[in-house]
Amino acid sequence: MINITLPDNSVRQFPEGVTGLDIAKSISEGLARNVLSIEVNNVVCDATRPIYTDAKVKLLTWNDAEGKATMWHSSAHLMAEAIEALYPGVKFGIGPDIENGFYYDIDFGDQPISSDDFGKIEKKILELARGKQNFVRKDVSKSEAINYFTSKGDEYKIELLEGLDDGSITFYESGKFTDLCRGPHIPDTGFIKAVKLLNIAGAYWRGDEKRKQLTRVYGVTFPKQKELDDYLVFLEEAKKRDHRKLGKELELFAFSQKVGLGLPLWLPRGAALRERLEMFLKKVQKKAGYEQVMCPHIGNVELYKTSGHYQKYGESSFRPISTPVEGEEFFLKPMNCPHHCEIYKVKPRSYRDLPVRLAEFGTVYRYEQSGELHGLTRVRGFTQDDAHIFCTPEQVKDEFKGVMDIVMLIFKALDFKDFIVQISLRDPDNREKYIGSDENWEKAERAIREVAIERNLNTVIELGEAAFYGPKMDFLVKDALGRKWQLGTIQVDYNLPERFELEYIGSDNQKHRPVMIHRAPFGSMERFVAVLLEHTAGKFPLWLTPDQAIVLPISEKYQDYANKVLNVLNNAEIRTLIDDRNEKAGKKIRDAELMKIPFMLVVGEREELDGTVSVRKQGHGDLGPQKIEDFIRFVQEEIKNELGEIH
RNA sequence: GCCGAUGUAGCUCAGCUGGUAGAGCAGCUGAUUUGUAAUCAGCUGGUCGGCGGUUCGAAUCCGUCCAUCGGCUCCA
Repeated sequence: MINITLPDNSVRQFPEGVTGLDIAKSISEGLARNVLSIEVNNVVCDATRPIYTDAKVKLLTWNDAEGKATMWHSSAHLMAEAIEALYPGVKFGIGPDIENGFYYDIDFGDQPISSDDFGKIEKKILELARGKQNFVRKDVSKSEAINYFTSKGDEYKIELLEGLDDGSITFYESGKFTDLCRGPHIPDTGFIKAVKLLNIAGAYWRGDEKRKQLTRVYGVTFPKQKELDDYLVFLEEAKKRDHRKLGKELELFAFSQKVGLGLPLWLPRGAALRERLEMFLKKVQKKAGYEQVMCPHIGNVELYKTSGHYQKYGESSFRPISTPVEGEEFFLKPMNCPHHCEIYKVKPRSYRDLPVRLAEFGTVYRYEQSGELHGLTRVRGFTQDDAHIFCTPEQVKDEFKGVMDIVMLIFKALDFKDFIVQISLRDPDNREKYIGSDENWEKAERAIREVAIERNLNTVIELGEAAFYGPKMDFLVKDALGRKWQLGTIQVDYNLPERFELEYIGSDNQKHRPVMIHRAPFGSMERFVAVLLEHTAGKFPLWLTPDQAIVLPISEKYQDYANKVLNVLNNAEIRTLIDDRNEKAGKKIRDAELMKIPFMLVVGEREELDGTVSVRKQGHGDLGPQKIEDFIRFVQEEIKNELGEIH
């Protein structure tokens, strides 16, 4: 008998060779029907694999991320089997589970495939799933494995095998399909009740753009049809919130082929919104001791040679700008840091001056690959809410705190409630690849960790993810649909102060090198507005939204009163429009609802007599009549609540 | 940059196997004077992404370039 410890720390005895499924059955039949895989001593494996020693066991179901992963990985195999049945002779690359489903990279040879074929593949998958084929694990020798795939002509699998050690190779067999696979898998294909193939795309073999491009088929499966239906609704909702669509509908920004790809044009409403975001941050930063600076959009090539960016990115950037002077070259500014370093150097700095905090909404230009461009999230010209803090190594911690306070204020004002702080530190096994003294790194890494703990934030630490020039902290927000977006970033830099020979005179009257901190709480204005659009579905917080209210006169007779209301509100700094078209109230309301204007103020005979407006809240319906002054106070109060102390 | 799909009016989209373009919304004009998500009528609007080819004839077939979308690679 062996002792099995369950997650609630209860210990049960089972005979040697017990499987996860047996354990589940001993608890309840229902559980056994839902077990997808098990965790044995923190390693996920098949629920059908026998256990021979005492172990800590967790049964994994659809409610566990690892359980889902097992199911999706098995689904990739099942899809491969279906595709092999429909397209004999195809060759397989890899087929892993991913965050939302799975994919398989397949070489279809000269057989054409498109998303039109999804229907018949899905049908085949479900047909195979209903066969409840078991996933059978087999240990094979390397030569056996190579023989198998050689006879099948699967050169990709053979290449994968070459990288594996003999003795560690396993096959999984389900139905007519056998695959090189570490596992684990679900007990049988019967768990897969609903399937949706999502899209199809090219993908380089082993991620190498010099190698052959395979066809990647993406899909997702579920244990219940209802879950698939819910997922499809989610996809629909995400589509509705696409910032590119909303940006067009709400007239915030546009693109023009003539202007150039990846170069957004901010329309009046979008520009005003962006300006409000900037004003908000400027106010916050002023309080936090930042000083605004301004820099030109181009810089001499020497500046970027000093910073090192020319050597690293010069070739893949916008071509340099030449002048009538022989050999003189300028670059479009790809980042603001080198300019700010030069501002720091304008005069000698004393330790008493530090920290120096230089802020700029700096527009930069980067030549992103054409296929990379995407709405406002990936563009070739964008504006960073940039600032550089020059401080002593001892001040790093306090400066981090200060920046985090700013980020938190922003998240609050924009209603991002769910976020993760990701801290990127050195690779502990590879310390020599980092620039800067061990002592300073130590200090900064400790400071960052401590700040996160003191603020009690949901933190993940990524070892080895730091840039060669310093550790960093990124903020990942979850939007209203649970999707993760990277926004703000704080980055320590030991490199640029060195390259630009930045100095300050310490209390010991000696020269010292300051630490530089890059930080951008929004990331970029473009990206931030995009995320905000997708998060709010275009219903911005009241303080930020382009138009806060619209006056809707019932008919021309009430035009004068409507204009009076308009003036009073605009004088009270409530951004208000008027819809004086010759239309019925219903039409005006519908249009205002679609433009997502937070408050509609219907005025007619009654309102004119009483000096009121009938307030209708976007998405909520009629709130009834209010005195104009009451409405103003109400709006001002709402805004105060949203902005907190910044107002 | 690479693979695949797509490109018709300001927007959303029809247009079968080639026979010189159509709807709804928006816009304009007029009627209507309207009470919480679309009043009615008329009108305007397109070198069918660009260029080249096949054909008596091309939105439709072929080539090429451009752009968009989905991925891959990339992201200082």
